[in-house]
Amino acid sequence: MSALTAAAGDGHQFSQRGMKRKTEILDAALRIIARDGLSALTMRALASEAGIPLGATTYYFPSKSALITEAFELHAARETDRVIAAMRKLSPECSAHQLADELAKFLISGLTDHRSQLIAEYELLIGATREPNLAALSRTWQAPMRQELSDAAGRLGSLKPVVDAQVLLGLLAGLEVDHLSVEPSAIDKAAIRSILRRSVSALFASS
Amino acid sequence: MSALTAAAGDGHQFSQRGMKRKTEILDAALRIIARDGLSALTMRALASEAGIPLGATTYYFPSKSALITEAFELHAARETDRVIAAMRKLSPECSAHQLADELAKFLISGLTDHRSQLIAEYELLIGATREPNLAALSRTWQAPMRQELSDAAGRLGSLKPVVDAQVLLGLLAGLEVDHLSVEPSAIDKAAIRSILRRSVSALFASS
DNA sequence: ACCATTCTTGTACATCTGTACCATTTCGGC
DNA sequence: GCCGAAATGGTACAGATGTACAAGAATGGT
Repeated sequence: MSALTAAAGDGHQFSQRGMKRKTEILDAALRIIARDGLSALTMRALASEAGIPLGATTYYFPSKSALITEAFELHAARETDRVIAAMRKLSPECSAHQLADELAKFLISGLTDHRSQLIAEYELLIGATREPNLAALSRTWQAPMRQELSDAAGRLGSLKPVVDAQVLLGLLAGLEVDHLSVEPSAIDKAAIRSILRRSVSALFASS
Repeated sequence: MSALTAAAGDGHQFSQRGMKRKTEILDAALRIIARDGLSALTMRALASEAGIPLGATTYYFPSKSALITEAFELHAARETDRVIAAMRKLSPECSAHQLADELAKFLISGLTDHRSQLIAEYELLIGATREPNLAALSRTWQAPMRQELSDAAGRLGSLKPVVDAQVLLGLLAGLEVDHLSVEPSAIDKAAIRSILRRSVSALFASS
């Protein structure tokens, strides 16, 4: 047992090697979720994907619920980095028009190139609705992006950068959701660009 | 068999009484989904909720997949009516400010009073991502609302009513999604109103 | 070399799930 | 009242799933 090492008291303590293996398993889990959906993530499918016996999964994760939580945490951390990097790239000094097009590019890229991953994210978000520990995580999910967008809005001369960032983030999420069930080839990219340009210019023209 | 009655050829043909029973079962299914989520919808839970034996479920629905599809169709039809009614109510002659507040009211109502139902809708939407027959349905889901919003925007003097309606619908969906994992009591209603007012006024001021 | 700890692996179990099957009952037109 | 069709109810089954468990192998510090 070796007391008072893990606060949550929910399992073993792993050494370097163990942690590496654990991360490999989490990667395999994320791969399955991204490829075939959350419902395809069974312990056996996970063991097969990770190339380990079934027993190993129960050694590293006390329950499937814990596995999903940890996988979500890992994914959230990575995704946050990706998003921030994307926002930073366009930040320096761009026009409202450029901002709109960059947002459109980011959105379209997600809808086409990372489609199944995007779907999986929303699957997890919905799942978070019924698991409190996930809910807390998903609530802080967009905070960094919100900050970055708010900064960008401020540089563009927005008088209400925080609200404008919320508007744009909300709009992005909504457009994503609206296009989730549209096959990639049928996505009207011009319409998306048009919508974002219209929104961005409307917001920043009225400040 | 009695040929050429059902085009899809996927089951029996039901008479009035049968159709009524079928609808009752579908209602029970929707109740389960709304209360405990899509994953809680098992044939046994359905039979129990509807107060029928297990065998009856397989008599009325050739497969669980068909059940979900029909349940989704039923829900979509009802929801469309509800949405249109809500939009019509505010339509006659209202200011941009009023439109924004009505949209906020609609949104907040969904997030608080019909929360689990809203979550279930997004669960089905995600599910539709991986079932083609559902995808087609969910694609036409918002068409009526889009039309209503577009009309309202036109009356308000928008020069691009179609695009503006898309923007507002996208924003609504995004705000919904962003708040799915927020417990109802923690929802910042003032912020939502503020965001919608800002968006509506920005859109219609720049036309 | 020894040993406690960490890790691995195979198997077993109780439960749940979708669906098939079939005998029985009820219904609606004649 | 009669009969074919519609509807009902109970049960069985094959497969999948999360988890428990125990015996063995590897590891690293002393």
